[in-house]
Amino acid sequence: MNETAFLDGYDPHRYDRPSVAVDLILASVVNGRPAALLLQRSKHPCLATWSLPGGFVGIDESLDAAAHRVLETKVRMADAYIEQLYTFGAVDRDPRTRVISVAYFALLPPARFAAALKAAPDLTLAELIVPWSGETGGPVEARSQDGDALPLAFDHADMLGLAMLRLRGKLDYSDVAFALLPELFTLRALQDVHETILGRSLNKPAFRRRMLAANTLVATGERETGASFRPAELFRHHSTQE
Amino acid sequence: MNETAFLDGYDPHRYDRPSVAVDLILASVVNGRPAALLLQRSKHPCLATWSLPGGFVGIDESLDAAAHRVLETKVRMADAYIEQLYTFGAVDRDPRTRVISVAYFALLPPARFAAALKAAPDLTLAELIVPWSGETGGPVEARSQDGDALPLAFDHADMLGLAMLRLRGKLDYSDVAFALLPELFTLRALQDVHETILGRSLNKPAFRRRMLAANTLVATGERETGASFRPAELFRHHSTQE
DNA sequence: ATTAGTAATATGCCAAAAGGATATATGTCA
DNA sequence: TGACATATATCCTTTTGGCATATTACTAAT
Repeated sequence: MNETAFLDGYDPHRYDRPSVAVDLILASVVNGRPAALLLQRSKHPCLATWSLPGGFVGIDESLDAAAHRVLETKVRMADAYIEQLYTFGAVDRDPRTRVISVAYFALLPPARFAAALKAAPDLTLAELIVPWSGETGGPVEARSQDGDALPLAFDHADMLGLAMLRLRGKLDYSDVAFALLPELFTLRALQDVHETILGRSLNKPAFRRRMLAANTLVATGERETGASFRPAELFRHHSTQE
Repeated sequence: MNETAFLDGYDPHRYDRPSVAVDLILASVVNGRPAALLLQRSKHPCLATWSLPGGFVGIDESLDAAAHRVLETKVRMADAYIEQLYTFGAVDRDPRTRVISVAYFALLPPARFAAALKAAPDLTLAELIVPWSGETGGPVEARSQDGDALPLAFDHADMLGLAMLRLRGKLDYSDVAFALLPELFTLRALQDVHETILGRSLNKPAFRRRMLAANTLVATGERETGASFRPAELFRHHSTQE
């Protein structure tokens, strides 16, 4: 029996199959820093480290459906901008058993982020420290609001790092920035989101021009309130789906 | 028992687990058209339709390793530029049983493409027809060299379409174009690859300027042979990994 | 040999886009 | 009413890309 015949006759049911899970990167921009929601593990392995909310994929459940189920049950959130990121399949990424994990990321405006923290009290708000610049990529570090390091479980530092890299790459040709903002926002807030994701500051007039030229912002005529100086105009986003 | 406790107590071994496979998109540019290598299925389901080379992921094998194994055993090729594309997990994508497939794509220069066709005679060269423009995305169609339609198995038309979309997106900030060219190539050949992937023609002087300005091409001083007119200079690519 | 033909290569010009500095406008608050 | 802070507008410079055209280098035929 040659190799081809062997592979053609391969019956997956006769062999062990890996478990398949989804992990959710719940990302936002809080106080001018990238942030994510984490859970502290209460069991071995990686006891007491922080991990992404996740769950196993049911046999009659699509990957996307599994990601949405985790969003609903573990984060108690109806829906969000959600997108598949990458599939992590190293043999030893989970010391217990073979688990292949499909990472998804969801982008949330700060208000929904805060609501999730209230609805699911076991969630922790983590600031993400991105120790690389540009399109280098690599793992990121997580810190609590108090500045304490939050060690990450499994390969979740890589997952978060890849999510940050993907966000950077998609920033200027997709709607990801708007998914991180409330319905109404100022141009300054939009620029803050861009600067946070890119990890560098941007020229203000050039940024304004670029955004307004894209024809995806609609001015509301309303202005922000509570500012102790000239309030900025509030804009709304509409995707130009032609 | 509440939902959280249920999920925490979830033991994947007590439940059916999906099979996990990898499928390989072997892409190249042949005669100014995007092309891929396909296998005609000899069994149900999707009997006699064309499919991507693939295989199941072993329990002690990483996803990347499985992709390379398929490349070696089914395409008889030692190595290539290979990259994970996307994971397809619709419940009914395979009518037999639940199979989650991680799609990879490999980029090959035409010469290695031809060598693969010789080494693995069950492979078929298919031209890809991309029926959408820009970054729209969607499935693509496959045709034989004679122009006959090659119906694609499972969701492989979507996989190929996503690969084409990914190639378009990565074209101007990565080395994908060079992975589709031989060691030595002319600027015209490089431009042809770009035009094929983008599906539109490009301005020649502007393209030259852009490529030479990127500082990733090294002129060899040698010239192409066999042309019945002024032969173009041959270049080599070196990635600027700083 | 000479010349036509073809495509590579080089150059110059123009318009559009982007960066950056500065000026002006408009709100809050003392 | 005026100081102040930030939004918004304008100007200028640099860069980038499209496009046209000229020049070069090779083949092939007369």
